Amino acid sequence: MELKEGKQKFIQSWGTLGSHWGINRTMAQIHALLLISNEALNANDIMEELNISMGNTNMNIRALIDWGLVFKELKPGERKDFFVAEKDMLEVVKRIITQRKKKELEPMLRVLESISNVEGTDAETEEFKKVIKDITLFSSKADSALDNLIKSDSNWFIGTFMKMIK
Amino acid sequence: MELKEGKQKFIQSWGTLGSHWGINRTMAQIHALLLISNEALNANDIMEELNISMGNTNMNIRALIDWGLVFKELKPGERKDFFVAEKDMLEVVKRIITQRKKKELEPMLRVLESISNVEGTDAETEEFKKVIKDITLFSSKADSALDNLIKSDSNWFIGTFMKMIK
DNA sequence: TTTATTTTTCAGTAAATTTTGAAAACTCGA
DNA sequence: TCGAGTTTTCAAAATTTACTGAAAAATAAA
Repeated sequence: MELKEGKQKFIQSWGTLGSHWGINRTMAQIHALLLISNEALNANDIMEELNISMGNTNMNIRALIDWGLVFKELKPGERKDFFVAEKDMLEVVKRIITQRKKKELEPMLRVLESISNVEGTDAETEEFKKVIKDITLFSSKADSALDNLIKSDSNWFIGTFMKMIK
Repeated sequence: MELKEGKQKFIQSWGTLGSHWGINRTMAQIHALLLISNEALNANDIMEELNISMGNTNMNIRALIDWGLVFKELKPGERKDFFVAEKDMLEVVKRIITQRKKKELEPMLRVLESISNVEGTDAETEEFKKVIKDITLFSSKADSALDNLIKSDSNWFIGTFMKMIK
């Protein structure tokens, strides 16, 4: 297979995958393009390579920087900003978990807390309380496990990971 | 807080959470409604409770059944189908992982495989091959770990989980 | 300063996804 | 077999989400 065709396929797939992980398609495609590039690219390069507008390019690069998946690289003597991707997959996963934990799990835990004290002792209320308690317990555990994962270094993770897969 | 208000908040939040996990909002709301119900509900109950159309209700119930998150329950002497939710959170998570693995991870692995043999020995091609190899390794490990997780029983999972969170 | 270049913003448009509603297809008791 | 009740389908409409393009703001060399 030609490099060009391979790159296109990868960018396309990474875009699709990303769109299921809270990263929109263009954002993931920009990340893919930077991942497989052996040098930093500027906004213009990205725009032309992916056939998207400057506005779209800019907004998604900034989102990627927010997520910690892309870094700005200033080249001496160059006016434009250049960008490189986080290439360590474990780090990529950790960044995504951090964002999603903050945007999804934590708000859910707050809601669960707020609704845990409904009034009543009838069967319907009891069932409700039971479900909320179960979910809260499960979510809290998940929250702690993810905290540890995020803080862990690669070795700890790989170790635990390897044990999990036996 | 009143039970009714608590239920509404929960359904709303579960809907939002679900929409980030490949489950659309309505689908997640139906699951939420069934989760906190102490008895099986029929399509009409769900439709009225969530203020959605019969078509929408039907399509999403069927999607939930496909995902293994809801089960049909036939009541003797009743003409209508009744539905109950999977209430074991670990099982819920496992079902979601199963679906997402099939729909996301496995296609990605196939693409990675297909593009792993690009031609060329220049720096750009080498970088591309390196990134693809890294991602393939990581994805394969994730795939195995998830397989084990899906097959595992609650005890195994909780055990490993507890070790992870120390 | 001034001016050329680059980045950011955002209202309007376009694309993708979800929902409706009505008709068709089932199902089962009589 | 009929027909009332129930479920399914799917084209069109509504809603949500993403993208563009052009103007404004920021940046830095002259």
